[in-house]
Amino acid sequence: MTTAAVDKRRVILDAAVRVFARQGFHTCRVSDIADEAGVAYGLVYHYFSSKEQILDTLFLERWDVMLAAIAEAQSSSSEPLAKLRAIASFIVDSYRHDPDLMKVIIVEVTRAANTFGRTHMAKIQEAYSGIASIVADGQRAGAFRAEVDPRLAALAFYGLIEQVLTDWIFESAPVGDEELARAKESIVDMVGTGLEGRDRG
Amino acid sequence: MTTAAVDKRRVILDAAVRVFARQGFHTCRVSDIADEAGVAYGLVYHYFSSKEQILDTLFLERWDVMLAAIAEAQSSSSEPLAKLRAIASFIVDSYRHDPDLMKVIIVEVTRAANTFGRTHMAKIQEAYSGIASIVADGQRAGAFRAEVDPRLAALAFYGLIEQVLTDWIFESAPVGDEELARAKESIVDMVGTGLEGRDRG
Amino acid sequence: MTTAAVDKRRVILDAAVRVFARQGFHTCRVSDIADEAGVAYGLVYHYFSSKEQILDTLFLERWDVMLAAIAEAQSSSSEPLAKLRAIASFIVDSYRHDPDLMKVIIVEVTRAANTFGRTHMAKIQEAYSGIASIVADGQRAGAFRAEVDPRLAALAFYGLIEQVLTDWIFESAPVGDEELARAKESIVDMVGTGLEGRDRG
Amino acid sequence: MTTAAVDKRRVILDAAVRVFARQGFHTCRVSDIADEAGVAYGLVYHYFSSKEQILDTLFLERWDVMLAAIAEAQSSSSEPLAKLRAIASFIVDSYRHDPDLMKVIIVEVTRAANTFGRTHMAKIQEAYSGIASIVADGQRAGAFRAEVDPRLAALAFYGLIEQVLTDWIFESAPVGDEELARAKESIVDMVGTGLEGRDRG
DNA sequence: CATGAATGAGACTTCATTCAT
DNA sequence: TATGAATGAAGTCTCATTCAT
Repeated sequence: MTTAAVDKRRVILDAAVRVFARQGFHTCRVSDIADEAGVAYGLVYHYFSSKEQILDTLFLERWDVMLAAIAEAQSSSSEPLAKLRAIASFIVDSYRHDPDLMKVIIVEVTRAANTFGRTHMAKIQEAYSGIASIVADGQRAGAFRAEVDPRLAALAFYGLIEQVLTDWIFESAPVGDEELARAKESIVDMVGTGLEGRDRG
Repeated sequence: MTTAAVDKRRVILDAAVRVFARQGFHTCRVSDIADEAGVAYGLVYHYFSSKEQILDTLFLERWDVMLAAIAEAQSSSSEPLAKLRAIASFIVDSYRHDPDLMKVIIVEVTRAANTFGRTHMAKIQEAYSGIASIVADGQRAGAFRAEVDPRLAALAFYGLIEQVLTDWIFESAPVGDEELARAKESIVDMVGTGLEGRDRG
Repeated sequence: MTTAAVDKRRVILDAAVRVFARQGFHTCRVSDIADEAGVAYGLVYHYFSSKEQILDTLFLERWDVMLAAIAEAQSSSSEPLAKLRAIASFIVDSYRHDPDLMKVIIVEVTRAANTFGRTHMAKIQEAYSGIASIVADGQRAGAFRAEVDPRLAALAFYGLIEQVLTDWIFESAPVGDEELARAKESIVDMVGTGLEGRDRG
Repeated sequence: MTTAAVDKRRVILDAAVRVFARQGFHTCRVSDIADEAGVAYGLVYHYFSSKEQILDTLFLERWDVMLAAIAEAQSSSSEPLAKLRAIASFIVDSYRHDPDLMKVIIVEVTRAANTFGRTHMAKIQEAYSGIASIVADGQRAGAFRAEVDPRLAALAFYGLIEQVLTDWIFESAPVGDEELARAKESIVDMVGTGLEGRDRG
């Protein structure tokens, strides 16, 4: 039943990603999504209770994968910095795989703190907490400097990645795999070593 | 014209800050702003051509001060990291002085890259460029590691601050001056020294 | 065809009564009826051509029984007032037996003169005519005062009963059989004898 | 300000009466009202918060006059039956003066007990109570038989009038003043003396 | 018989903006 | 300057009904 030749629900979700990315959540109409999906207007409401719920679904689907990635990094036996590298890598790859979806999630949810960010605050904070845990573990293991507040570090790490992605989204994204690999490394390098790169004092 | 008799234009702008902060740009009505300002909503259109233009005005007023602060830091004779510290300090103080205004600028413009961010992209990029220049100067002076891309560093620096501010906006902001001073220092420390704080290899 | 295996058509009709009574005809959805009946809403259209036709069916089913009751009273050999008593008794018992159905018929058809009442006007008038005939017969037999217009008397009699039932429907209905018997008697007494209860002049 | 050449609010209310009477509340669209009033769509919402509120306003405006008429009858020094005659007269005259308005009030509010009647139940009950008081007073004064329940009598009286008006609304109303005067008298006669017109037993 | 996915017209309502006063 | 009545385009969402399976 849900495995029909075409899963219209999925078709609508995918269409919504494109429309949200192109026009923005507030600016697009539900009929734009229906048109993009090639279905009748009302079918959207057959599967979703509102335009908002479509965005919620999109976000949660992806964010849960993200939280899983963070959890996996956390529980791995890698070096602390390697754990962060794994997360950065996951996010960058997510962007690589579906730039529109990442754009929507960042622009319409994660950074739209007023509206949907408010709704999903808890979920978003979960990610920060996971990253902060990794930092704290690294500090206990002596790999990271103890004087940095783990939560601030988590915000720094995540904020940096999101800022870079936002930059790609609105300016121009790196195209090659090599370029992306370099970007990942730069991000981790910046977080790990900083601009000066040595202990002060 | 602009006598002490109260500048209604200003009254409307200030009211708009509170309303945008409270309800969000998309969710509020022009009449909400007029109500908050205590004027008839027709008057809003006497001073501004549209709801959007109010937000534009608010953003530009503040952003120009910000660009000036960056320019001043850039041209000062301080150490490179001190220049970044001055900028971080300015932004944090801006938040301290008018949290609502900063909330509006970040949530509705800077991070709403799709909508208004698009319009003001150039202005926003100016800030990144200014910061990147400071980084590049620092590298030339040997204060910063040469292998970091200045633009990435600028994104990292600005993204970090914005992420922290966003956190304050939606979670809980530090209240005391001392706490704020520590926050400034942590931000600069994170950017300057990173999590590991020593040259690799 | 109509075996003991449950007559779905009947199940749907009975469910419709409950739903119409609870939510009102205009406010309920066909799917509400289907849910209440425990069937898919497509099935409703297998048995009925429209939501409206369900109400029509419900009304006609009951109203024909009512017309039969009036006809029976009419052709009986009872005293004129006893004939009216028989009708009042029938209507009150109908309410007693299925308050929801009576509520639906009164609220959605009989008193909704604009919509369905329009459609069923002829059927409704038949009832008035039957009652009026009883009154006219009573006048000819000298049991009722000749100066009362039989049609007005019929409207009075039926209007009174419906008003009382409406009152029960929305305020509180009598619960005991004794109470109901008293109510029947009061109705007939009011119609028969009036408030003053003696010939004027 | 409210005494302008044309009070648009009034124009809309009057148009609504015609449209509700013609098409019914549920069946008409707000735009029908706007068209009938010759105003723009949105102006309706400038004065009223919803289609429902228009009907509420219409009802309350009229019903308050009705309650005042009942109160006046109640406090007058007339004979009990004359008090009822005054009320019947008022209602019939109301119909005479604005049949559309009476139609709307009866069909869409008073007899639509499910929907708006529910909202205005208290107001409607006030009328019944007023009438019941008159009956009770009449009983104390010895003018009315004591065995009739005043509330039942009130329902009978009001139900009868409404039934007659409903009949006029959907069949054909009496046209001449003389005819109307006779109708008033018949109503009062029916309630006062009943069909048999003498004490039983 | 039975299901529920699919359709799409159309309802209500909002609100930015204009403009006469 | 200042007001708020007036406009009307546009949007979201509902739901009766159809139809392929």
